[in-house]
Amino acid sequence: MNDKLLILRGNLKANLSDVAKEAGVSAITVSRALRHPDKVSKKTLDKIMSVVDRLGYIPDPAARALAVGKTNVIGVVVPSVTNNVFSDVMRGIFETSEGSKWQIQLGNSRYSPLEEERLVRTFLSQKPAGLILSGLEQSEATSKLLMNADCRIVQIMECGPAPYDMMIGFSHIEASRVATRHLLEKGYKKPGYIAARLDPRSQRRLQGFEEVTTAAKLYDPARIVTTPRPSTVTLGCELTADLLSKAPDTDAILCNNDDLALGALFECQRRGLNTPNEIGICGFNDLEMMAVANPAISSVRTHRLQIGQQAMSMMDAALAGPEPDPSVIDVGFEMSARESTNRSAK
Amino acid sequence: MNDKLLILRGNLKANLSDVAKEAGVSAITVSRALRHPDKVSKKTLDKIMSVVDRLGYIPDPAARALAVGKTNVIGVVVPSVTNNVFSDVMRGIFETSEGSKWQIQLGNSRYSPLEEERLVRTFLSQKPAGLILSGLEQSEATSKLLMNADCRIVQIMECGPAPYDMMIGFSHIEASRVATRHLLEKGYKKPGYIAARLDPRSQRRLQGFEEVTTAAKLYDPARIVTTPRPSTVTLGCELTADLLSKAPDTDAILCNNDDLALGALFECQRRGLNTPNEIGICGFNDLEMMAVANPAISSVRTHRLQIGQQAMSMMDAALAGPEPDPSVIDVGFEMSARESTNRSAK
DNA sequence: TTGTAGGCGTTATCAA
DNA sequence: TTGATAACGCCTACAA
Repeated sequence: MNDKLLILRGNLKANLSDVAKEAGVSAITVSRALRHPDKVSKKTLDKIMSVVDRLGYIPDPAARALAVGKTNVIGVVVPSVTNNVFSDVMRGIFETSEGSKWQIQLGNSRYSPLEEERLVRTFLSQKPAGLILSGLEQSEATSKLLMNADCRIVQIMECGPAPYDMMIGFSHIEASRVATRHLLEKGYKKPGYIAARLDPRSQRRLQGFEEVTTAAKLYDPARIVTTPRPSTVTLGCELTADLLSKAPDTDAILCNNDDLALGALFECQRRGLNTPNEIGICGFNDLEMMAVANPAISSVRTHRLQIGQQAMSMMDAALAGPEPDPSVIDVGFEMSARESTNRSAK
Repeated sequence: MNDKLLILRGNLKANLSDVAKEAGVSAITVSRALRHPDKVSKKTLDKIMSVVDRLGYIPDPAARALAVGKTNVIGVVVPSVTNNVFSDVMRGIFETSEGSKWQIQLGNSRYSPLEEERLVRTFLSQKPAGLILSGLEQSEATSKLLMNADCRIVQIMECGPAPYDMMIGFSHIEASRVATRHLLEKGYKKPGYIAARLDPRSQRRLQGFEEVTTAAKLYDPARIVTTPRPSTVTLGCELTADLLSKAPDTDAILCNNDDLALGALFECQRRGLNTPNEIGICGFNDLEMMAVANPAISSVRTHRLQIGQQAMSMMDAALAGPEPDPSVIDVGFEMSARESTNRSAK
């Protein structure tokens, strides 16, 4: 077994003491050379580095984790990997983590609080450096886990009270209030609402719509159509069809997201309803395609990429110190008013 | 330090020997009880389980990894986390892995072979149980790593010769041949092609188009517009505009993917060009929205979800034994012919 | 069916 | 600046 060094190239991987032996130093010195190069004399450092290189030594993360009681893993739990909203957030996270020492591990809770709990439990067992999760509300068990968790936490997508640790997002209810007011300002008198898969954030958006229409005395429950099914463009068509059959005089549709909005537009076109004059359409999130549809579709622009990027930056700062200064960030949103709600004067 | 058990609830986490002491057995027995319950007497098993439960014991994956030299991690490298194609594949992988012992770890190579190499290296250092990656070609260094890798490998998205291990996908060149022939059969004489971000699979699709048009003596390089930029609906509009300015008599557009196809449709509509009569449009992948556009857009249906699901099933089978039987699977594709290429007789 | 001994590769601590 | 020693928590091999 002592001919290990001879066989190294090919099969066995070198470990710390292999490197140490070859370099004529002790294992711990190699360890230091790798982690704190400044605490090792230039000469031994050079020697060690050349051996590391020659043997192709790569540290074993499991051994390190065992010794330190911590990993470089940052666990990310998203409710969906297909939803455009989260893919943008994920992209921001991945982009920003690249080049850093952090290793992103992704979990898909599929909008299930129980699955989220399972994932958090699994992640925590790995002694992660941090955890990024979506939204304000978790199951009670998950909450308890998180409050006692020995790692940094960033909640994303929403802003609200009592963060576990850090937080970045925006107010969904406020965003939908603004969109609803936009419809009213444009002169629509009978606005409807369609929504799929009512997660907590969707529900708050619906609530914003209800508030504003109620205040304007334009609230009509017959013009609200929702379904637990996951959102698609096709579903946007169907929900629009439902809405128009229940309330044919609807003159505008606020859609819970852009897929639905595109579907709504297609469905209205098929029925020969002119958008924006006969029926206004507004989406949510402002995916890039909204701007190039015919007519261009109004939407509420949300800063998904930025949320991912900054969530990761905050995490990195929190872990590397100094503490990120605002530890709760509201990135806001903007109303992107376009043709689809730009009704001619009536 | 021996009052550990007293403090357990709250701060410290129990480890194997804590459980062992409490249960009045040895650590290894607890370990066995957890992994091979049938190799432990019913009585001790019960006792152990109740203690495990009471102390909230959770095994430390790092310690296990160190002892066994393997983890439950399955590394997945995708070229993009935002591209719809890969989100569907990822969804299939996550769905299928759920409930299994495998832990998915996702890496985003952003279509960069170098980044892919870095990711593979990192994954391998974690001694994963398996690796799932996209496509046939890797950098030479990556190839070497993979060939010597001590884990199972599934290549996804494409089918081709010389898999490292397992493989599931389809023939991109054949798929685009079929789509191109479809256009010709529908009577289009001046087909063009637009493509964004030419990864190897996109290139093979372009190649299929070139082959078939050349054979039909309808090949015209002026009608091929490509860009390295990432694909979006907006870009579909732009590329279409480019194509139509370079070759205004183009009567059909084969698009490298569905985003571009939707953009192409929007652009044509904006120019008052009738689809399918003045200009045919065909996409690739058949995202659900293709079927509900106006007109419905023809596309080539690819089985992305299935690829993800089966990739994971094969991996699971390979790891749990027995070996998955065909270890290379061609899931094929289907031409979804719709209105957008259904030209009236001319 | 259960237990003992030893090791996995790294790092913290303390000493030189 | 460097090193010896002892963990970290679990598992394999062998023994009882």
